[in-house]
Amino acid sequence: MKPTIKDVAKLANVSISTVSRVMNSPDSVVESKKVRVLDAIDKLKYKPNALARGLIYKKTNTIGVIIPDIRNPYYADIIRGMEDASKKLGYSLIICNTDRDKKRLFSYLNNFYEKQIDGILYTSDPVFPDYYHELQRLRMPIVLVSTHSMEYDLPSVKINDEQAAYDAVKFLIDSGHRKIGMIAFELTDGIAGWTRYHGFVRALREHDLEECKDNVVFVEGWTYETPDAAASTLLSKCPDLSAVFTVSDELAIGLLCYLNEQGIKVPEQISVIGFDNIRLAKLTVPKLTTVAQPTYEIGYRSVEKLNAIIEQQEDPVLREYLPHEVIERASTRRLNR
Amino acid sequence: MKPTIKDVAKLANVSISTVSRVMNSPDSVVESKKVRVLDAIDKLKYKPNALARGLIYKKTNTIGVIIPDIRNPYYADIIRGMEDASKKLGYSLIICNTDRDKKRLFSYLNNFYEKQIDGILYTSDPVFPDYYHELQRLRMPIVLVSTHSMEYDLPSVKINDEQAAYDAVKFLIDSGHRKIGMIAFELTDGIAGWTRYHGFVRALREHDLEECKDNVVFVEGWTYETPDAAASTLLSKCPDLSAVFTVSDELAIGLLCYLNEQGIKVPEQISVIGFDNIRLAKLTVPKLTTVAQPTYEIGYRSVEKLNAIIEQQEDPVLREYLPHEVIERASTRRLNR
DNA sequence: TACCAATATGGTACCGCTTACATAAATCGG
DNA sequence: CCGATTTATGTAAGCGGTACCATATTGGTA
Repeated sequence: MKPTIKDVAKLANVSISTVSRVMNSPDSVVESKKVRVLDAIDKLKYKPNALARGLIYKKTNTIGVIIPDIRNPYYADIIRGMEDASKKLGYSLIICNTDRDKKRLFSYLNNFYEKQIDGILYTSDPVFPDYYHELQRLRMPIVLVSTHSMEYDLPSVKINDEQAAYDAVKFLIDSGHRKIGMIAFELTDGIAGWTRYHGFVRALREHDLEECKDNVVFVEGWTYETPDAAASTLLSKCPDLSAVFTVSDELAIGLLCYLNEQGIKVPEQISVIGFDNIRLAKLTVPKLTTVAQPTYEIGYRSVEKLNAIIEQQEDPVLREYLPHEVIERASTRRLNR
Repeated sequence: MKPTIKDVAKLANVSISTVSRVMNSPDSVVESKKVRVLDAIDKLKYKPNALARGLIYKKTNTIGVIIPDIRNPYYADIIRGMEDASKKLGYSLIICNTDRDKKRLFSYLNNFYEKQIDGILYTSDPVFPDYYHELQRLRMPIVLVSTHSMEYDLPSVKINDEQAAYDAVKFLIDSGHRKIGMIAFELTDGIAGWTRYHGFVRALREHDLEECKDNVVFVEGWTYETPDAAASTLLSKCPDLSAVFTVSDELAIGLLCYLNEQGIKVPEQISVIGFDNIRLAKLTVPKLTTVAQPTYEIGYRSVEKLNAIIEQQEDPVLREYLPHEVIERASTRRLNR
């Protein structure tokens, strides 16, 4: 049986409140007793029971993280950032993978509530009305990570997806490309779908390339198993593309794979730019040009933000946007000069 | 404030014990009251406090997971397997990333202890003596995942790494390769280093190819940033290799990248076989031949095993080995016939 | 209708800890 | 050296539940 505060008190021959004081306000207990208590704690290897403490303080120092698909390497650095910030602020993370299944999500939220978690980090997915109402019902502090909500006043941290997509496409245009295609997420995806497509179109329009705006194939959700299919559809629809903007690195890698099988050279015949800058992007053949999200920072910042809310420090900015960056590698070619 | 059992009791006009009974042994309470209680629960959206329950039951239905490097895609499916099994058995997972830092590890173990976690899943890393003693001290059920210990009697689930490496190399040999190299983890890594190198050597010896056994470059830990360096060292040391066995898919992808830069064709000039079968292995250029670990099953099984230990169901097999499989894709060539 | 067994319900101690309150010990000036 | 004030320690209530035990209620039988 694990030693309790009683065992320590008995061994040190003091009352349990004295033991408690030694741990929480050591200055208020006289030196001689403090030593005895500390000795006993050490001898018994006593550690306070976080359940009992949590019951009193109404704080568990635990944060629940909702992730739609943990297999997506995009989350790796987000989680690391969250981890590091949590460690700094004294939280642990409960990470839950929903597979984008509403039942699973709700069951996890329920579990969070019962476990008296201090706050929720909700990543990537849009906040649908029923999700929102459930969240409201639970009244738990929440921060949206790599997603946000325009309908509801929920705090969030992410990049500016529209601008990032714009910058990616503008990079291609500035490199001299005029026949540009896109592999996009469905428009119903308000976070990474509609916004990135919108950025694509805006860049085209501003450079009088509006005829390209239908060179798009939409993939459903984050379907991963068939990126070749998307690539093949796009290429047969628009055979004369000189560059493709792909809305995730994983899709870009699928495209690279498909082009290679078709004997189409990258970047000589077609340039490819991805999105996310996952760890493997620098090891593809050829190395992938992409727009980098500050994933680690997004994770880190989201925990800080959640903490501020938990501690009731009024946070000035509701929706935060972190800077992105185009990383040029070898999968894109500059046609001019 | 969250509603408590008292609020429910008051609203339903019964005692708290009756409410408790409705939740735990509903048959023992008369229909009319049960309905009233259920109504009150519903009206107040009451959910029992898991902290209070945990205090009594001495069970939190929470499992702590220790992962050395969450960025490694190898863990993605392990975690999914763990998740699914946890869901089935009613646990939640607290996932912690140690970055292979002893201080972090110990701090997490400590946190697990305080949070009264039911058991630990310890992945990948060897169990050093001081780790073992710490684990002993904490007396928490533990299962080693993708690692095991010959010194200590700790339950584990993993593949047979020696045999898997043997099979990978034998696959190359059976394909007609005679000049085989290896990119290995250091021998001090008793799990994925020494064993896989041993499997490599055994395959060579059994096929009279012992002269190849020095065609090896060892990479330190899971260093990821410089797989090109390892590739370059190996190739300059042994320029006439026809096949390379690489001890992880990420290293294989790095090798692919390096060979491409050098203008060396895969698999025409050099065949490459990886290890792990991560999700991206089927999207490399060319698609990667590799030995597949049943990662999802390893994760799933490890939770089942841990649960058996927690529930004191004596588990017959201490060290479990799950089957692996060579997956032939396009990065290897058959020289014979 | 009275009596007893079976069943339903309420009261309460307790899980491990914190904290307000009461009490005992220590400190101090006059 | 004593009474007042400060400081240290113990006692007990309570956080939100469960479970044991003791009543209260019910129902069947004589």
